[in-house]
Amino acid sequence: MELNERKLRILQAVIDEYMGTAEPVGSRVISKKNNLGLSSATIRNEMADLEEMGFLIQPHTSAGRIPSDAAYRYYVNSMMKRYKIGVKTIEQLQLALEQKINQLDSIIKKASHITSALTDYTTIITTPELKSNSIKKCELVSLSGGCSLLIIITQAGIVKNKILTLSLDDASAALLGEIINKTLCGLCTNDITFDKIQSMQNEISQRLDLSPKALINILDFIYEAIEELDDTDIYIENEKSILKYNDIEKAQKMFTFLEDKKNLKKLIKGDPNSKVNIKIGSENKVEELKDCSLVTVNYSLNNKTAGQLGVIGPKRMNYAKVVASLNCISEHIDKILYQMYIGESGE
Amino acid sequence: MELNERKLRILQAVIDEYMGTAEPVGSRVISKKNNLGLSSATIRNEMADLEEMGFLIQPHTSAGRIPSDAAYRYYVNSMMKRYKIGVKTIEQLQLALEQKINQLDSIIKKASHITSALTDYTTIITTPELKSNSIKKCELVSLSGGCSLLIIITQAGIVKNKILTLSLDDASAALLGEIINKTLCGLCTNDITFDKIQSMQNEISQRLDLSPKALINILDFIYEAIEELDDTDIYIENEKSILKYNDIEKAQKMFTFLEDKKNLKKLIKGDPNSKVNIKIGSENKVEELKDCSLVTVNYSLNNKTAGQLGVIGPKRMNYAKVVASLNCISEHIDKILYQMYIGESGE
DNA sequence: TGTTAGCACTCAATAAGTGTGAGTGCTAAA
DNA sequence: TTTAGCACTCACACTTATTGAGTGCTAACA
Repeated sequence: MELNERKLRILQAVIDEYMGTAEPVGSRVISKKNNLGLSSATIRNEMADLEEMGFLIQPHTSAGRIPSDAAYRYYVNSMMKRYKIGVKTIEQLQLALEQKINQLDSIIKKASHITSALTDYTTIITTPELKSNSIKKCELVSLSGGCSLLIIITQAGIVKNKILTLSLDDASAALLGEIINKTLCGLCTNDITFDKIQSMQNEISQRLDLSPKALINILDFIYEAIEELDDTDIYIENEKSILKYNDIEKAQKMFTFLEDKKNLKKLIKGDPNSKVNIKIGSENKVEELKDCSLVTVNYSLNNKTAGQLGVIGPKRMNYAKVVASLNCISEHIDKILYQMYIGESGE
Repeated sequence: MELNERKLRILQAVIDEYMGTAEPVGSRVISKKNNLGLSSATIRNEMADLEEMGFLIQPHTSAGRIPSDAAYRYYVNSMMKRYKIGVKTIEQLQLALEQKINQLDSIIKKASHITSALTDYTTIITTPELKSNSIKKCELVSLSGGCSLLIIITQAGIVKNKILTLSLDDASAALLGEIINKTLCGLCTNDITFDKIQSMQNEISQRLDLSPKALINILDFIYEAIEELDDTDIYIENEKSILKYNDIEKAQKMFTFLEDKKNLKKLIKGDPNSKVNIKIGSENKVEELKDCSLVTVNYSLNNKTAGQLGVIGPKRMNYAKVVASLNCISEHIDKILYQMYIGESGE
């Protein structure tokens, strides 16, 4: 059987109605609200067909029908109209994002906040995975309490600081810092191998009086810090919106699910080749998301995927609006990241 | 009427039972479970008295009774027995906390995590308010994209980095950094007035070619950074536990309430003179907490209150256990903070 | 005089029965 | 092909017992 024009319009009407009301939709409502010029009986026949084809589901005999996962998929693929975000909204979010233009995690948090405000669904965002953080400066400072502080600054202004339990006087700390800086400054994090770190060994042992064990510790520590520099964070906002479309038990399971950040990071990474990824209901392999939809976008730096921004909501969410919002915000992130990392080189 | 020995034991029994079951407690249960050697009728009489005295509440005529806020208050003040935390648990948390001994916010997050695991209630914790952060080093680094990065390091290893939208070449950045460092190094944050910052003005304008406006901006910016160094953060963990003792609507209100971090910071600051603070039900002035209890402890550095750790749970929570857990964890925090900030000066 | 067995009473919670109405599928006529 | 009409279904809301945990009161008892 074919999805002819009429069936399509009816399917569209059912989806629209269900998105608004979250109640099963009957043939009478479709016949009245949409001037298709058809009686409820005709629509009833068509809806029976649509059910047979797997696009509609009847919760029970005397109820209306709700869209199936397949219907949403069809809708998203072929029927969805472009949603236009209001000029005012765009201006507002532009303003909000550009206020904090210089602090990476502030931008990411802000972006998440805006997304959650715009969609009113749970928002997930990762900090960018910058595989090539260029190191601007390294420094070692001696602290009270027998500790030293290693600071690594990247070209783009990301600061990694990590405390080493090693007692050094100010002079030794400065000296060691100088050696580290000399060795690593200007390099990209993904070019720094452990061999590179180890190449400092000789110079350090010549110029500083350290036990072999302490030396190894220091080298390991530096390597760790460099690796951690590439770590991404993940932020979740507006978890409470889950309560709007789930009962307590399901909500609890969702909350528990959202605690596993590692898993979430994996999950939110959709297909890196398509900007937007939509997973509807059982398309999510994870049990906890079986009756949710996950919409994510990749934001990028220099045309390479850098991180993800996404939204978890009910299957009956307004996909058009969510996709438009995510696109809009990710584009802004792209712009800001470009400014931060590539800079206005032209000027 | 007096709260004689027998009434006391009955009240205790009701509270105990209710803490376990969360169901109104009847006279029969008390008479059977606790071998007071009294019939249910006698207990009934006593319970009627206790209700009259305001310690028990009857939800409806044919129901058992539940403890009132006053009962919990009486219990907490006079009846609560010391809860002993298992040696194993203590060992475990000691281990967990000391793993991350050197990164301030890691410790605070870890402490929050442990508290939530131990009590299974929503945990709130603030980072310490260190009114006297001694500045170890200041630095200014030029970045790509027309920005500069100000880094301030304290004696204890707290790093504050803040990006300034001012384009400087490496040399100027280093020079400006040097001036800032010379002026502020060794000072305590609360000794730094704006006058102090302004005292750099002359030297900066002499040695660097900056517009007057840019100069003012820089000074403001530095002052801001210093002020922010004293800012405290607040972390919330295990919000989902709210769903265990609240219906969806109340839970939603609670979630919204917990979003206002500023308000929360104020709220969690109990009496600084007593280590533990317990607010039961309507003792909380805030509407949203009217049927919760908030238990907080002050943790301290050098015998001065530095921050708070607290738990929000149902009024029927196990106060003894919560207080013991909070005490235990805060003592560990105290120890670690001491090591970090005062150091093993004796050695 | 305090304690307790006994009994009538209360009332939330549960179960069982009963409409109601929104919705259906099918049929037959337009 | 469409649609009016009709019998049918079934969740939901409503009403009406039924149950049982708990009470307060009274009178008898130690």
